[in-house]
Amino acid sequence: MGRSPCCDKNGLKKGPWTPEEDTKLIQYIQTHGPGNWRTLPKNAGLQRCGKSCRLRWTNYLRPDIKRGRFSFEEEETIIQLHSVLGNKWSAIAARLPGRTDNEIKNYWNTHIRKRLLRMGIDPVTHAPRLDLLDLSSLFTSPQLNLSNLLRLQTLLNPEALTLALNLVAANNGNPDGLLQKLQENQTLLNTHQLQNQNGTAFQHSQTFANVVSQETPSNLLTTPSFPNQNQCTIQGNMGHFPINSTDHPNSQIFQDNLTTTSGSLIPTDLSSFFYGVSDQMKADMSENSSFDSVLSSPAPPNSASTYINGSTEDEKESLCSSLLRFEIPECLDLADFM
DNA sequence: AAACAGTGCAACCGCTCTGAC
DNA sequence: TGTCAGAGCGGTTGCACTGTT
Repeated sequence: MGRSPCCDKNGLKKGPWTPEEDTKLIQYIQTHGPGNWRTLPKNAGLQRCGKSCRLRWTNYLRPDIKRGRFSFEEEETIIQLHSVLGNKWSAIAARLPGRTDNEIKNYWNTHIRKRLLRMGIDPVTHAPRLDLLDLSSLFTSPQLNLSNLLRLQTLLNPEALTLALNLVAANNGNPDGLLQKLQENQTLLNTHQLQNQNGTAFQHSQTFANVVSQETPSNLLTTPSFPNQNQCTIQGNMGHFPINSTDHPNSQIFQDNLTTTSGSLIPTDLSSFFYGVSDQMKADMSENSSFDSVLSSPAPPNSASTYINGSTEDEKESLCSSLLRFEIPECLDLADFM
């Protein structure tokens, strides 16, 4: 305490940087290199404090800074890393080339955090929070369909899900159909789990997808034909989704839908699968399946990631719900990320 | 067209932590 | 061991832009 400020504030300029100031700073650093921030402003002829110069350089002027909107892949990475690292923005930024900690922090606070809250997910713990979930948005969403409700099945407690389904069904003039189908589906999964405890997530995925495809041809989740199941690895599977297996009735279903074959975690939900497959598989799936319909928008068949980058906020929101369903593999040393 | 509200983002502030000396 | 500069962080502010009334 009582430390002197990094610079004498008297007479120093604050606020937005002018192009002239930027030019001076860039030219000085190109000549002398970054560092010595306390003396840099004077030597560079800038009426700024050293800290301001450092922040301007590191957050904006550095030549390797990537400008523009975050891609879906970047957003995915941020969410997954945040679930592990918390608000360690610099650690997250270190894994996103061209992005700064400040930029990521701002993006988190202005976009991702709000989206998670709308989805009923606590942005701090990444756990589902029923009190945060805006159920009304479910009913007005154009993405209201069985596949999305099936995702909710693993997120919400049974009472909340039943309430939501009743409201949805009433809204659709079909009080029983959806709920009945979901209940059947849950029973089916439980049965399948008992019959095939050594089964693979891939098999579960097929079962899950078949149920959906029978019910909703318009939102068909055709099971992709995977030439090699060993390719099913999760990209950046360091995220976690805390579920207490002892008190959450759906948690076993969820956990059973993740299989640790070869140490890999495989989410059952096909949109989660989408993140865990190779580019070749994405291409195969695009050709052979109806992922486009899941995403509720026309999509170029040749590039899933390009398509996602062009998706709407609602679509990102939907996909994020799957994105968060990861667990930390035991083999992962978190110290590597700290 | 104007006023207002909401949003996004660059930038700042105050503080802590870390490593060099 | 204490001091200092640099780095990092959470929180916040100010302003430009956009959408709504």
